[in-house]
Amino acid sequence: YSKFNPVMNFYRNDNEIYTVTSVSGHVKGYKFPEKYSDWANTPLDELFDAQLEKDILPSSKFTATSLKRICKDYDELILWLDCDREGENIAFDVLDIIQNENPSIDIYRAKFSAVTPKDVTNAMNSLERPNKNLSNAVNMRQEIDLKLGATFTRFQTLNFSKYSPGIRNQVLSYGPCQFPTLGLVVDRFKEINSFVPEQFWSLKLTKRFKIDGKMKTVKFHWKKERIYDEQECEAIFEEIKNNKNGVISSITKEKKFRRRPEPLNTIGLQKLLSREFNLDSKVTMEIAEKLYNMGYISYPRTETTIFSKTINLRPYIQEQMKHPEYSEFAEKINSGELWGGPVKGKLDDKAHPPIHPVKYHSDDPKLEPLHVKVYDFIVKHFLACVSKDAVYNHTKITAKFDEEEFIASGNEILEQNYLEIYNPYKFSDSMIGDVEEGRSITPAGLKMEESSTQPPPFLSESALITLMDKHGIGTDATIHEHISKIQMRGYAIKEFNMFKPTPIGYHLLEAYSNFGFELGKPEIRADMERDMKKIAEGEVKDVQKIVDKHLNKMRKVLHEVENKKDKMEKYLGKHLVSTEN
DNA sequence: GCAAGGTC
Repeated sequence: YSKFNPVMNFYRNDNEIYTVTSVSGHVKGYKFPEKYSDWANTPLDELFDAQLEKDILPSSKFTATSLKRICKDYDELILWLDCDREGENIAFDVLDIIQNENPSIDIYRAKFSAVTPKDVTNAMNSLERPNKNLSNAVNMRQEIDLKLGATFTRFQTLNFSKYSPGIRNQVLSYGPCQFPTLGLVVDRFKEINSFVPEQFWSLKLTKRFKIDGKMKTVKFHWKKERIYDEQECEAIFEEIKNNKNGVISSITKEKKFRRRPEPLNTIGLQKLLSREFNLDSKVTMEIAEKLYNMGYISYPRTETTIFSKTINLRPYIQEQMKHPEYSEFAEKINSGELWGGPVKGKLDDKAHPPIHPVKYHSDDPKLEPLHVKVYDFIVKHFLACVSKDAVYNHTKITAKFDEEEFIASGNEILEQNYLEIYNPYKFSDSMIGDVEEGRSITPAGLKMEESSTQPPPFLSESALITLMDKHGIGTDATIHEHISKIQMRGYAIKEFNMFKPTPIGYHLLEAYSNFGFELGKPEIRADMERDMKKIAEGEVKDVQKIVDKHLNKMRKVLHEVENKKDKMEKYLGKHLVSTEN
C-alpha cells in the first residue's frame, strides 16, 4: 500500500511468522479542526483553547493503511523506532493505529543505538515497553508550537503584512525556532551598528637572521600586544630604540600533536561544507540525503560524534581502497600503519552513528560533480578521524630589551599522518629555524603601529549554526530549515555568506522588544525544553498543566500586543514603507 | 495562508 514502506515476512518455523515493515517519520500530527480555518473571523483566544485533533498526516496516508491491514492476526508488536524522544512519539503513532485494529496485541519496544548484529540481537533479547513520558514530551512541543505558530502568525500577518515588501499579504510567520534564529542575526547586526572603534598602538619587531646558511625574516610580536595610550607607547618605543641590551633570552622547542578530527555529525558537516565550499546548509542536506538514499553514506541526520564499540569500521575503510585518490591512505590505515582509532567526541543521540561513508560510488553516472565533492569530503574526514594525529615541533623565540619582551613562534610538521589527505584548517609549516640563545640583537626593525578595534563580522552560516546549536534552537534535522525559513519569509538575507536582517525582519522584532517582549531571544524555547525534559523523565505527570502554563504565558503577551497594536503599527509605519495606497 | 519535528 505504501511504496516506500515494503512489508516482508520471515518464517522462523512452522508456526512463527515475523512481519516487518516501516514508517517514514511521524505518521500522525496535530491539526486545528476545520471551524478554526477562517483567519479573519476566528478570535485568536479561541485558537489557544481549541481541542486539537491528532490525525493521520496526508503524507503518511498509505503507510497508515498498510499498518491497519497487516496487523490483524498477530500476537505481538515490537516497535523498532529511533531511540530518542521523537522516535518514541512515532512509536505511539504506530501503536495507536495498530491497537485500534487489534486491541489484544501485546506491545514491546526494542532499544538499540546502532544497526549492528550485536545491538539488534541484544535489543531483541531484552525487549522493553514503550515509554509514554518520552512521547508526552513531544506531544507538549507539538501542541505549543502549533498554537503559538498559528496565533502569532495570524496576528502579525493580519495587522502588519502591508509592511512586508514585494508581495502584498505575504505571510509574516512566527515560530519558536524561526524567531530566535532571526534574533541571532538581528543581535549581531545591532552589535556591528553600535560598535565604537577604539584606537590602540602596538610594537612590531622584524629581524633577519642567518638560519641554516640562509637569511630569513622573523616577525616578533610584543608580549603586551597593545596599549590604548599613544604617548605611553611612544615612550616605550623610544626607550627600546636606544636600548643596547637586546638579547635572545630564550628558545624553546616543544613536540606537539595536531589532533585528528572528531567523527562527523550533521552540524559538523554543515559547518565544514559551508566554510570549505560555501555550500548552503540546505543544499548540503539535500545532497547528503541523496547520498544516503543511494546507499553511499550512513544516515545524515545525527547528533552523535562517537563511534560505538559495536560498530565494525574495517569494511568501510576497506571499501575506500577502491577510491582512486584515497586508496593508498586507506590501505595504510587498514594495514595498521596509520591506524589511530576514532577520536571520541562528546555527543551521542543513542539513535544514529556519526556520518561515515558506506560504499565507494564507483563513478555512478547518477552522481553530479557536487555530490562527488561532498562524498569525497565525508570520506576524507572519516579516514582522517580513524588515522593518527599529526606531530610537529613548536618553536618559540623570545627577544628581550630589559623589561619588554617580543615573541616569535613557528611550527615544523614532523609527521603528516591525517594531514596527508585532510586539512580543512590549512595547518602548515611556518618554520622559524634555530637562533642562538643569548645572542644580542639591536632594535633595528622596530616599528610602532596604530590600529583600531574592529566590529565583529556579520554572521556566516557556519557561525549561525554554531550559535543555534549552543542555544538549543532546532535540531540537527531542522537547523537548516529555520535558516532557510527566515530568508523565505523575507526576514533576513544572505549575501556572500553573511546574514543580515531585512527592514521588516529587524523592525518586527524591535516592535515587540519596545514593549519588553523579547520574542527573538532563545529563552522562551529553552524554558519549554526544560519542562519537556521533566516530562520525558517522568518527573512531572500532569502534561496538560505544563502545556497550559506555557500557552497562558504567551496568551498574555498576545493580549498585550493586541492592545498595543496601534502603537506597534505607528512604530512600523515610521520605519517601513507600506504597500497600501 | 500558521509551527517544528520526523522522513522519501
